[in-house]
Amino acid sequence: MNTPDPRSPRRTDALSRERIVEATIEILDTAGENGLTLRAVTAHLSTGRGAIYHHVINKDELLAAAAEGVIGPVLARTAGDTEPRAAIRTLALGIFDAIDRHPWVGTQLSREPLQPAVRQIWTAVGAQLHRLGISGTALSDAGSALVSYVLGAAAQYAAGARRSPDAATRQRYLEHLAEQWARLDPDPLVQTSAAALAEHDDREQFLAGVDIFIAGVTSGDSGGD
Amino acid sequence: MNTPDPRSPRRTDALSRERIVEATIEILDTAGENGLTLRAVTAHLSTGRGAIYHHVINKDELLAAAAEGVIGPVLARTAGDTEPRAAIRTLALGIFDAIDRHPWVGTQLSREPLQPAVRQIWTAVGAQLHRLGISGTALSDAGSALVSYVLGAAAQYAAGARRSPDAATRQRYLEHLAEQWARLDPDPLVQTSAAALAEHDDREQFLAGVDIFIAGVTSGDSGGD
DNA sequence: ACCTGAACACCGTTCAAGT
DNA sequence: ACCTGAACACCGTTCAAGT
Repeated sequence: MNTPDPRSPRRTDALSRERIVEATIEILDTAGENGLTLRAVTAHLSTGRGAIYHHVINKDELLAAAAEGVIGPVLARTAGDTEPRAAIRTLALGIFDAIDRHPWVGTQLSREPLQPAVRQIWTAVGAQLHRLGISGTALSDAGSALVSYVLGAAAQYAAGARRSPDAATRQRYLEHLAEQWARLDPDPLVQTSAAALAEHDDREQFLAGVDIFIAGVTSGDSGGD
Repeated sequence: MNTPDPRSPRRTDALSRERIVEATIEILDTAGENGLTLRAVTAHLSTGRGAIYHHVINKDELLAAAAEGVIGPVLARTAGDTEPRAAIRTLALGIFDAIDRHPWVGTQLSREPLQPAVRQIWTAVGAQLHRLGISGTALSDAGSALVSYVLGAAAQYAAGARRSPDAATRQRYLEHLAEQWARLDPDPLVQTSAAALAEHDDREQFLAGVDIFIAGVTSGDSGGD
């Protein structure tokens, strides 16, 4: 849209990788992962079934491109922050919120660690950790841990929300878990902990995890040579 | 096998939920997630296609039961440890190794947070954190963070290993990532960090992440009242 | 070059019919 | 009660034929 292109695209109407990815995101958002079929995509674009194979290798690439379409803008938006710790929080919350709005992104990111979107997250996290003064093995360890946590947690929260849209089954699950904890120990503190479990807010709990991480990374060298 | 059962199973030959789950695990291990079809399961058991629907609701329940069949014994084996920190490490490594041997378990656990296997992990982790003297909101925050990290990381390592069985594409990915990092900053320390990334051992890096977590949980109260 | 849509080789799940 | 296997309603992907 900004630079002139040698292959001037005459028809705004024509099929393109970009339009296909757009349609894919729309379908995933409205119909969910199970609703994404190539038939749905081609119907949405009112074209033939085989048409998209001229622009995309297969369904897997389509999913990876859709995830990149969601995550890319989030990373770009949070890039200009100031203090490293705050930047990491902003970054993590940005990804969390994006996955919360597009639950399928969570599944996709943790299933394919080699896809472009995950590499972008790695790069962004690595940059902030470096600004915290971490380097060498400690940097790759901390980066790996943080990326794993962010993707794993966000995917699970999103899956949990997706699976039990009524808060009822979710509540039942947490209560069952609390019961099992309470049974492990007569200590009244355990009862309190179990109760806390059932009353938490996902987003706050996610951020608390990020803070545990930052504390662990900052508090003394973790033994690296 | 140990206690007499009211419903005495005369025929060892007969179909049962247990035998179906066994066959499912075997197929997942040898043919992968994509290789698990109900046709493969029924062929393996030399029975009709509809037979398993008398013992299991659908394919999703089959996958959850298979995951529980792998994770359950791991948790039972590591239950009797002594020092809480060591117990958490043993627990985490046990899950990591199990997912490394059965990559499909990683995908399954992070996709379905409400399944029995995940609840068992939660319970085990919660017990050890409690023994560390953590309670209340701090316990549910720390538990959530640790479970998310363990499942997310293990799933991603397993997916990475599954996707690039030849170390070549994996190496290429890490080198690309290292390049991007190196470009972010002229600092020679960044170069070292990038190099460290390409030479790591998955299992060691995973354990380093667990240690970061334990450090973050232990170092001062994370602000919880 | 790009698109069409019928055809292919599969799926998970159901259900009348058997034992 | 449990099992069978044909049938149903889908899939992703391919490919000759069109423009």
